[in-house]
Amino acid sequence: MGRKPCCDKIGLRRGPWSIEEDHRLMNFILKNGIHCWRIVPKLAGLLRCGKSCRLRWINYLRPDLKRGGFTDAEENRIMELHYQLGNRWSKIASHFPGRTDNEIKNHWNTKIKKKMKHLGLDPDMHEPMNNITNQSESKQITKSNMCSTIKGEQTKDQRKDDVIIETKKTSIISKNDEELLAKNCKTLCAEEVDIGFLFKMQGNEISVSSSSSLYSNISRSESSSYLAEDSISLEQWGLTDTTDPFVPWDLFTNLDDNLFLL
DNA sequence: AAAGGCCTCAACCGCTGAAAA
DNA sequence: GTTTTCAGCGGTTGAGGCCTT
Repeated sequence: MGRKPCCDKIGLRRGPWSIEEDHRLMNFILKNGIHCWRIVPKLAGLLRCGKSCRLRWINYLRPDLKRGGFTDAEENRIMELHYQLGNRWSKIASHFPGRTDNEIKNHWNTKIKKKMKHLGLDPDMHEPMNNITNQSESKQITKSNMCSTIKGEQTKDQRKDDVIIETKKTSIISKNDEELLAKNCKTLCAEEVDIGFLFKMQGNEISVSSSSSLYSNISRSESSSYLAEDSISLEQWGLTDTTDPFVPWDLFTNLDDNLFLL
């Protein structure tokens, strides 16, 4: 009854992948495509479980992976999508061709979250943290600082500086006035594009889609999985404008081909 | 130059819904 | 309808590199 077990973990390798393992997996998928991850490691001659192979392919070996840091536009888009979708990293990643959910999740946890916290915003709720007013005695946010920070233009001095939240209506957020802070945030967002998604909008001053036009050039194919019928060719594995594999492919071609025979 | 702390990110873990038997 | 296994997802970990003192 039921299916056969994926793999027994006894005798399987764990930890970082070697170049040889990468090449074995690549060779196999390029030749055969992916039909069932369970049998991939066996047929490819790998001492890994199918799950591990899948992860390695998706997060590292896929030919269309876009390497390198995130652009400001990408960061803004991530924040916008996180506001809309929450921690649904795969859904968010589906809006970024060549980016993986793992990559976006890591970037969120290591960079964007900190940025937002520094600005006194709750990264989970996308709204000012409750205790921001307590911090406001020593930390105040200027509108210009806030926007430039979101866009990654923050200077070292700015990070150290006290900040002032300044709006049309009030020059400084008063202590214990969270309602005013929230209101000011809305106004601020309406004036400064791209960060509207940072805050939960209860009114209709600004819609989340207001900043979407910035990213209209970002398109995406429907499926992020790669099957044999996806027409992967060896040419796709070469370096292109958008592909910058971490491991130079020369490294593979210089190795003894016999090593990788299936 | 060395030590300790911090940061990044690849990889693993555990859960869930879907599908096979 | 039930059981079992799968692929996929999000959370977490830890090795290694970087930075600061």
